[in-house]
Amino acid sequence: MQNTSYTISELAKEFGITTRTIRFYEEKGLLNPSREGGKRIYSPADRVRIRLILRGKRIGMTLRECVEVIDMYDPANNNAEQIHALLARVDERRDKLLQQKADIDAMLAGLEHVESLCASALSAANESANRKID
Amino acid sequence: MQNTSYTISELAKEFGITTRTIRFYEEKGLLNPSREGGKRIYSPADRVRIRLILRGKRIGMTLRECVEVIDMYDPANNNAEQIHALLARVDERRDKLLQQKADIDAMLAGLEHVESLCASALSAANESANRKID
DNA sequence: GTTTAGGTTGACGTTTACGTCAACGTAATA
DNA sequence: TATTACGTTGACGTAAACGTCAACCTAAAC
Repeated sequence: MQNTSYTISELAKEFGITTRTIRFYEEKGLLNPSREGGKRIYSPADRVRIRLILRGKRIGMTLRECVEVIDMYDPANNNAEQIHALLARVDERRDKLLQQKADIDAMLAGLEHVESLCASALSAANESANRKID
Repeated sequence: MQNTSYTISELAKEFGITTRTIRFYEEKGLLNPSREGGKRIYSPADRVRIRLILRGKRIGMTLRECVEVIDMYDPANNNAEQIHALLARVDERRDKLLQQKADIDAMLAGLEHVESLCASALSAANESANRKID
């Protein structure tokens, strides 16, 4: 059983964010660290939550959406009705993620195209330079 | 040669955004429609730009980043130095896009996991219900 | 003992991406 | 001709996600 814990500045440094940001996430209810005296003590679970938050943010999710997704992972769902509601939200989120993947692929294809244009432009310039040298 | 043009409200309706948003994009230099009297007239090229902007936004890009990417598509680059600079930006952007794809895949895997948990929970509930019926 | 390195809570400022009026012009339509 | 639909330019408001002080506490090191 791991009993590691982290200070706020340790996590800030690890994830490349500020302590203000971490406290802000707590204000918004995304984190709920324990206290030792006045100071916040972060558990490995808190650390995972931060990792999930940052992952969500990288793909453009709002903090509210991040909580929504993170909350899906928690098994706080009892009856069948709630589970079906959860499954519906899972489906919605998957649709959005698949749309995003399609957008990314389209953009990657665009970049490929730009690269090939650049390559032609450069080789043309080289040939021209070579003719000057010859 | 297509000579289609669009009014601001046509495009707004087509893309599900407001005219205010389109005008805002112009303010920020993302669009530059021609005018007919006082009124804005949008070309097919403008329409494509809007499509690209919205694609960028869906994957969390800022408007500034959207312009940056859209500008890559324009062949306004002359000398080899500029082309190399462009290629460097292309590489940067691709790295970000690949990171985002990885994030999305990780999140999709998480959703799969949630779904399987839900499935087990539901089948367990069904068995329990069946026992009551039997 | 006091300086230093970390932590705390406000409170206000800032950027982005628009929303929401207001006040006005114009063109077609009843 | 008056209304309706659509367009225009400000100007101000707003939500999200922090940044940036200030003023304070506290434990360890010099």
